[in-house]
Amino acid sequence: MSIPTHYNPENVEDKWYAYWMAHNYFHSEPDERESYTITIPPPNVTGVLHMGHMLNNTIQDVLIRRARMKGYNACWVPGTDHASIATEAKVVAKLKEEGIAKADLTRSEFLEHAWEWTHKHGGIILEQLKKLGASCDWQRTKFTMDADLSASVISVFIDLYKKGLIYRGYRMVNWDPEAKTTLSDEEVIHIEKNAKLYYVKYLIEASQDYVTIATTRPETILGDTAICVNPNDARFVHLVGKKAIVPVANRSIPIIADDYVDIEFGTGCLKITPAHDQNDKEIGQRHNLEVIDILNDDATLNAKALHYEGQDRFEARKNIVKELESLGNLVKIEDYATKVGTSERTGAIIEPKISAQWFLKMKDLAQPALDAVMNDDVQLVPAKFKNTYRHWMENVRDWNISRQLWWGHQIPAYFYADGVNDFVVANSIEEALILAKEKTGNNNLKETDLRQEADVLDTWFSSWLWPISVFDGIRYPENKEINYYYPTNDLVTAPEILFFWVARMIIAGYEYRGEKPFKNVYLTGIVRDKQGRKMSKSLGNSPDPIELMKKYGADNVRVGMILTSPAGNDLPFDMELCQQGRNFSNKIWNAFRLVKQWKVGESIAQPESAKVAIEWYKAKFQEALEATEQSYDKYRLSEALMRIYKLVWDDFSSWFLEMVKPEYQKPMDGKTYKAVVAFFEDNLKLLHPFMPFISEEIWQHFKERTSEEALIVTDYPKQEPYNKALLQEFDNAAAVITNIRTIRKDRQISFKENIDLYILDQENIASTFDAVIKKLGNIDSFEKVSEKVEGAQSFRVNATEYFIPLKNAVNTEEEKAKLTQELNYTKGFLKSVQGKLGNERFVNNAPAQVIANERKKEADALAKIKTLEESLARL
RNA sequence: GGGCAAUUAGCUCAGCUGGUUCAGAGCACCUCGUUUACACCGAGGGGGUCGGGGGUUCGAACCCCUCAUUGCCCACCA
Repeated sequence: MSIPTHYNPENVEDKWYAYWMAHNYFHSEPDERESYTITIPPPNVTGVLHMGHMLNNTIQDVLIRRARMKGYNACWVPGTDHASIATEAKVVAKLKEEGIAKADLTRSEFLEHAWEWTHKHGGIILEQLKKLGASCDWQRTKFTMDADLSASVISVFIDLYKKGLIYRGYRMVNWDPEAKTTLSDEEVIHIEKNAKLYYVKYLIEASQDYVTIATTRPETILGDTAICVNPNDARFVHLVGKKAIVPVANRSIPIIADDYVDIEFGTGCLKITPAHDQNDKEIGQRHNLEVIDILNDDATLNAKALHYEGQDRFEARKNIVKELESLGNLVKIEDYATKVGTSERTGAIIEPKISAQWFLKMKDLAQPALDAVMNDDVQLVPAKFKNTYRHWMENVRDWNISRQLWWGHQIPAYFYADGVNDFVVANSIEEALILAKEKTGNNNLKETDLRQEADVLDTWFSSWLWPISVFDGIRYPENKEINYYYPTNDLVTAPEILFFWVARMIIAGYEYRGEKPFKNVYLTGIVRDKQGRKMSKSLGNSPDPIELMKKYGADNVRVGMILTSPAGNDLPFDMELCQQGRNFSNKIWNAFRLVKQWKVGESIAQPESAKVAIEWYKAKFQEALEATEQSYDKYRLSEALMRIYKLVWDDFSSWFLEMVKPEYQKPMDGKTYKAVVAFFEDNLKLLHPFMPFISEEIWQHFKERTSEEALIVTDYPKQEPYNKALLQEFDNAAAVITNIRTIRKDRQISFKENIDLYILDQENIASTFDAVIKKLGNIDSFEKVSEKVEGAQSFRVNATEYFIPLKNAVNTEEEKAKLTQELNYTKGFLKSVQGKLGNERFVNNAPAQVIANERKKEADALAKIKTLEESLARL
């Protein structure tokens, strides 16, 4: 069977993924080995794979595959998130297309549609992850609305309520008028917008005077219930206690004084609209002001807004400005840049709104989670995120956990009356009835008198339990699985959800396990396009990962992504990176083809060049292994991969294989061949976490393997001491070879043409690699001489001089110029070294090692200068 | 408004405690090459006052000050 010249990933990938699945390599059960666990950041159940997922999951797969090979019981738990707002929005949109309005459906009818949608689209993304090669334990796939996970969520809610940490209250919350739900503070993104500042004058009752206020939201004038000035503001203090007339509405409102008002800003007078601004609400509470809510849930104005009823808030703004102008109340309009809160999910401009919501007290819960990160018990990678984490945790505010949606975990609270606190929290309506009877003393209450809270919980209220609930550790805290797999090892996620999710998981971990949920958090960068823009659907600048893998192969996309993604740095993605991956695959493939086609002659004697080459590569491999282990320890995956890339491409293919390559069509000795294959296999082991498919393919091509011998479960190479001096020696030999090649090129001597090489034997120069130099330099005879060789081309490696006799006379002038240049450079170098050594303060202050090094440099330079001067004299 | 980070070759980034290895890597680029694994290749090569300015030190890409630019996070000034 002939092996194709170019590696073709298409069939290979599906073949091996199926093989791995069939042999259950991804599955984990607790056993005597040490566990290594990752729980996937669950993607939205109805989402599709984007470049961020690709990066994220490639990293996780690299970590989990390496851990598996290193003998850990590796378990990567996959799953999806119900994504309350996002999914509900999609379902609403889909129903709308079918001409069905959500309002026309009952809750259970809507949920039926939602489940149908989830079953239809759910899991697509997980199938896509398989294409990437993700070695998740698919038997453990979880969904945040699975029965067991839902039960965990409800039990945690009840527990926190019993602990007094969950309360219900009227508060000003962030209202998303598009999704028609509240949002947590973290779900609000402040975006800078160009706005206008409107100056509006209010008539003072029973006078001809006016006060002028500045506002960015003139439509809220209709909800004004006071004018406020600073008590120390001499300009206005005489007005306090008087009344002003709200324009348009013609209502009379009090003029009050409060320290909150900034004398410098605007006009120094502030209109107070307690229903639509957090600060105004607080001022309103201090002064017992009336609250007039002028908005509907969809941000149209309601009846309180008089003739603006039914208009959208922005439409009403335009119209009221016109009316104010015609009434003569509009003083001026200024441009004004301000940051506007928008919904993270829908992009709608957030409306501050007072409503009854459920909150979780965060301050005490946050403390252990803050400490854990600050003392590196949970390590953030890169560590720079510790600062932002601390800042957030120290200023953490109560978490609004209720959402006015249907898709999600319905809050287990049951109302027996209409008061804010007329409810009980219970696991079932039966239990609720008992509690309600106790609480009210009313034994006539019936189940039908109870009404369950309609709101569902914030999506993150389920995902914050993820590392525990996937092992059912909330409901069964002593179960075997949670005890074995928890705490997990690494979490790989985007910095954007550090607060949404990571911080809260740490909080939940300490609250429910008394232990961190994971040891390390690797925060990936954001995938950007070449222009530095974030890749997004709306910009259309994101390649389809599936298409990308079809075009380049999964391994090669993985390589492309990892190569340029140091932790925490953004990743400017470019197709060229995948191309580089493809070139690399092809290089590996062809090295394999070369080795595979060699014939073996068991009785052939091993050549000296092969013998030293083997010793050298053994050391070189260990050197690279040591470096990659260090890189892995620091989660510098791009660094580790680059090291392996160079090991395979440069050291193994360009140097080692060339050193051992037999003469054309001649067989290779058995000893060397065995070593070559063993080295190749070791290389494949290092490659496997990054390039699982091609590495397994080649691995299985080398010989028949049983299912226990598949690369995916083979032992990772172990670190051993290695000969560093030998590597140093080789670097000199390699420099000799490079010099020979340069001379060949300069002198236009073909590689095929054999030449001679002489070495001026001044000292005992190590000759370990002489045979290699002969082979790779295509040298006929390589001998030591005691005198310089006349008329030969010379070059120096360190202070040792080499000569190549040439048929064509050496161009004396050219040679002179070259030598002079080298001499001048070396002299300059010597001067700087001697300058240091002549400096008393340097000699007195610098460490002995540094001085010794300088002395060695001096001696080397002197020897080289001597050689150069002698050569020049001869010319 | 507050805080944090970054600025090193055309691009993406390393550069540890100031001193062998200190100016590096990969890609891109240039030259040459139809050598018997690979042109998705080989061999060779060019390229940077380490953002600007000042300071500390025998010695600075690295420490300090300052300016500039960029990015991120947080924040209720109408």
